[in-house]
Amino acid sequence: MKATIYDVSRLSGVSTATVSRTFSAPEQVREDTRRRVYEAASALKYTPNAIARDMALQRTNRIAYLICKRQATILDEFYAGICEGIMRRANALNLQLIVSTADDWRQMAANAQSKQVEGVILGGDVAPAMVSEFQARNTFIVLVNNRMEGFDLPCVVSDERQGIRQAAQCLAEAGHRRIALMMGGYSPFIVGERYAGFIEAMAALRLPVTDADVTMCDRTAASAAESAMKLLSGPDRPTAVLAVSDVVAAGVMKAARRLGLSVPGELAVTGYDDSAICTLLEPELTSVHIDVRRMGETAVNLLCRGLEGEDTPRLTVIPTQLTRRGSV
Amino acid sequence: MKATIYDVSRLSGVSTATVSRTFSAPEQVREDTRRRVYEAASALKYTPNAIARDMALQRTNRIAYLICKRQATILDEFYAGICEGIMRRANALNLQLIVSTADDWRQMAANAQSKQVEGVILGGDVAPAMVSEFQARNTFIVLVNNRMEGFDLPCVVSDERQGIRQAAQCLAEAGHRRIALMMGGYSPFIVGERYAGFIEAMAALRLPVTDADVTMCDRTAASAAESAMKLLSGPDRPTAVLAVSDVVAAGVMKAARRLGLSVPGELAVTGYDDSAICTLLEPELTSVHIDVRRMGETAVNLLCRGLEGEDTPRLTVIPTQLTRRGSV
DNA sequence: TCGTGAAATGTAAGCAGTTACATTCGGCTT
DNA sequence: AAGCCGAATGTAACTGCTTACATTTCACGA
Repeated sequence: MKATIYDVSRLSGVSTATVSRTFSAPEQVREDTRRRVYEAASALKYTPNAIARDMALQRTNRIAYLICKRQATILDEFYAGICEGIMRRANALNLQLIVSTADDWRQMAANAQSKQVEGVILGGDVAPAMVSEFQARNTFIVLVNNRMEGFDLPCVVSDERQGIRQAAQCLAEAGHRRIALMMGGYSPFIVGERYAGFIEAMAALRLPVTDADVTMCDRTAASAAESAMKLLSGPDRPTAVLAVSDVVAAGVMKAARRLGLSVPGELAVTGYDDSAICTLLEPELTSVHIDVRRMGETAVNLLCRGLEGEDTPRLTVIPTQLTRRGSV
Repeated sequence: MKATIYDVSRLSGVSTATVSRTFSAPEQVREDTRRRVYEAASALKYTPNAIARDMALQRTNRIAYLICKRQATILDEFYAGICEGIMRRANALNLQLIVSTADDWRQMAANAQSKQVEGVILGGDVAPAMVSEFQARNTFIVLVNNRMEGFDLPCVVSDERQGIRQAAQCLAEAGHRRIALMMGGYSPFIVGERYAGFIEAMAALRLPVTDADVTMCDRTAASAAESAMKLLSGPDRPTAVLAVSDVVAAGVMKAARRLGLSVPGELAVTGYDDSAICTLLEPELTSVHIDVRRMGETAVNLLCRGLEGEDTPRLTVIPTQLTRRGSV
């Protein structure tokens, strides 16, 4: 039923090659010929068949973004932000974007091998086996928000150490000496960077760090509030909490309210991610802004360069920025 | 470089037809033949080329989700939730999912015509021209979170009237007579439903509605807070606000705090969407839960049925549910 | 008018599978 | 041993486009 290039060729009286060129390289076709082709095409409601084109060219202009997380994938504001960046950049470059979860990775690896998908961006907690599989199939991959030892691939991460430092500095400037660190559960790489960043920053500020002041909790407000209750109810409590997640910070603020501690008066709090909730809380939350969109865009750029065979940097670090609000 | 079915055919000593069958209909191939083919295939690291298969079969098992919004697309928790649902269901059905924005729709329509994309789910504020274009190209589409007059296509919406009614009832049960409605800016269809739902619910509850108590504002906490300040600072103020968005509700709570009104003591507030922020606010926000995930899943189901040529209901309404927390 | 070279167009061989139809195989009955 | 039949396999046409290479067209100068 569908019109093909042959139908257009017949109706317009030119060869299929010319029809093809009219659509994919019009400058090679003489003006009047071109017009005849267009007329025939619109009479037949012809549209080039993208699948056939992919087949002939052996390329699809299609990339994939795999979010490797157990729970909320795209619902996680962070990964959604990266996705938004990827999407915008992909659109700009005329790339189709397939979004999926890690469950799907074997399937995706197969698709990648047959170049139905040209390259893959992996976000989150990636298993080494997954990376190996893609590499075994000669698929170009870019890691976002993660780094992996022993693999030679481009990574895009935000500058976790800088972010932590900015938060710590902000608290120190406000006169706090006793600063606690509360981290939500993230991938080992992220947690490691953040912890290291904290130690570094505190040393630079000549402030003490005690193990009791470093807490890990789940990434829910309830869990964070619970941990914070313990941390803050002692007689000798920290005067500031550097929460490495806005949700955790919200939990800390809840605990503070329950304990009758005013924020920022009696307790200062900083968050991390600068997510939508920061301006909804009372007081509004000072938080470390991560340019997630740029992370996504950068990942696409790297992927493209890699696909073109160009050299790409192994590591791209996106700077963070502190957004000051009322919680310090 | 890449191994093809011919290479496997040669190495295993069977015809290409048998190789093809071994991969797409193994039960038609005798056990020992099958094994020989598998061996040859793994020796050559052969994987079927999905593009060629798509071409031969004229089908791709690929669908698209187009988010038609100006600003934050996938960053909007609501559309992200729908996306999550679509993604899960698509994975389960072995469909590839392309995610894009409305900017891309002409391109997508062309892809759809050549069946590179088999069907499309449109979310958000869809222009009639867009729908016409897809229909003109014989593409099956499903609308999610929207309905359009004059077009014959399946729609998935949440039961806005029910949601508003649940919120209004909850407030009425708590003894409130003077209930104000605050709506964020959404598509005409949604706003219409919500307003109608409010009028209905208030009538059923035999409560008065005055124009002064119905407010439209932007979907930001700041804008909502500003509107709420006006609404609540008069001497004869409403005792409850039915906010049709959690962000708006957060704005209302901010205004209440500024005015020294305690929530829920002096002012009750309900939100809408039951988003992640509900449990972060103080007090936690009573909100109408929309099963966005199910909306997404349903959209995929409808799309599939439609693609199979089966009849699909024009309208699927997903029920809402009130989640009671501390703000009433 | 003819020759020349660049530009425009045509011919046909891919791209990598699927599958209708034809053929062969192998076990069973007579 | 011949005949038969269904299962297994093979042959080759087909999907719709691109493009290397061959051929034609055309403008321009000699």
